Amino acid sequence: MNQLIEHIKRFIEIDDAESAIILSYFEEKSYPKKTQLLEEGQICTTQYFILKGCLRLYIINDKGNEQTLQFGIENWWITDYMSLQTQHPTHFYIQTVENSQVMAIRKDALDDLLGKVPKMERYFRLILQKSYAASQMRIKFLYTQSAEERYHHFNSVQPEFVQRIPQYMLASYLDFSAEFMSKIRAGKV
Amino acid sequence: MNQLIEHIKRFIEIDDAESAIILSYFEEKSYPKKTQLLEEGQICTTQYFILKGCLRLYIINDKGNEQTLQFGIENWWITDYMSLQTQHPTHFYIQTVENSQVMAIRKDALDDLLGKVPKMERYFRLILQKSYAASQMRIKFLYTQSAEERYHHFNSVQPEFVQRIPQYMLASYLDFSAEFMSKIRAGKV
DNA sequence: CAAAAAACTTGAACTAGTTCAAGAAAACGT
DNA sequence: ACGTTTTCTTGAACTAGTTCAAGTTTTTTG
Repeated sequence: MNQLIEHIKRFIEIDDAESAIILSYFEEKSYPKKTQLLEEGQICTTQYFILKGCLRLYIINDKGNEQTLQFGIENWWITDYMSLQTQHPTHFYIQTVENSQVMAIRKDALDDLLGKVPKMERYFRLILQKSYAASQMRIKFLYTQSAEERYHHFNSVQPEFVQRIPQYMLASYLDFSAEFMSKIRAGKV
Repeated sequence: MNQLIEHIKRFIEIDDAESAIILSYFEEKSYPKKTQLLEEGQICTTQYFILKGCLRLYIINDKGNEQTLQFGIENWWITDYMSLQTQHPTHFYIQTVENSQVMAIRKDALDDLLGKVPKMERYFRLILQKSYAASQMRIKFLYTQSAEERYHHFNSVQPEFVQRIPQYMLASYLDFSAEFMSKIRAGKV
């Protein structure tokens, strides 16, 4: 069975007919590593469900450095919800970190789908509630832990993921410099 | 008309019968300033829609200082979504910053309501999408702006709100010390 | 309105994390 | 397998923001 349908069934009940309708609104796509799916200044039109691989959402700061704000892996959704919602130009970049496979759905297709299969409102509500809850916790950690604590905490919660991505990307996600990451890892802090 | 119903009507269409059903699941409450609605270690059971006043969600850090993670004012929802979802003990405190009036709905009541009026799934999806979008932007600002920039930015976007709350609470929300806030305001930075 | 409590200010000493620059090690494409 | 690119490391100098302690101002309350 399709991996997205499996994921949806973890949250709501759908039958085969509904599954087929749902899938008809999505496009399955594969992208090589480092493919840009969204760039600053564009209008975000698409939401991605990750089947395989890893994507990230990042910005380029004043000094020209990339700062990763979010990672997405298997069975996570990723998009710039602000630009998607307002249809204003985005401040973000979305890029594949590994060769990746996604199910993509465009904003207008999603609107149609929600009209056809209103149950999906519930699925997305639950997804967003989970994401927002995670985001509240993320802010908690950013506010209370030191750089070193954030690193050790992340490492203990997501050890396999740490192996998958360049350290400098993780450093920027945890909001410290790549050099400082090196020093933490070497125990020189 | 009830302020919550008005707010819901900004997102979905509901008739008078539905409005009445919806309201029957809520309890309208008034709390004086500094009332604790949630404390660390408790299980979060309730979601609040703010009619009047101001609430905040905060933590107490290792040094025993309060750090505000979120403010809520008129027409915003506030709760600890993680504890609400998992029914595990919360890490957070929720407190009224001003004398406040809220519409409170308990987790089980919300589940019933969503069964009775499935349209409300859409309302909450849209609310959560807005909240999550705001949270993505919040993290962007935290990652790219200096303390001083965060203060000036917040001040330019929410000037009236800055007048309503103690500066030390705003300082902790913007993730710097009350003393540093003083220095920014005095232009001594 | 007086007293107490809450909020704000100031300066000096400090520190967690940054920046820069250069070199070393891995990973990758052909 | 070799050269190129990407990623990681190291140390020295620096800085944005913290901490502490004490004093001042503002707000609240009986």
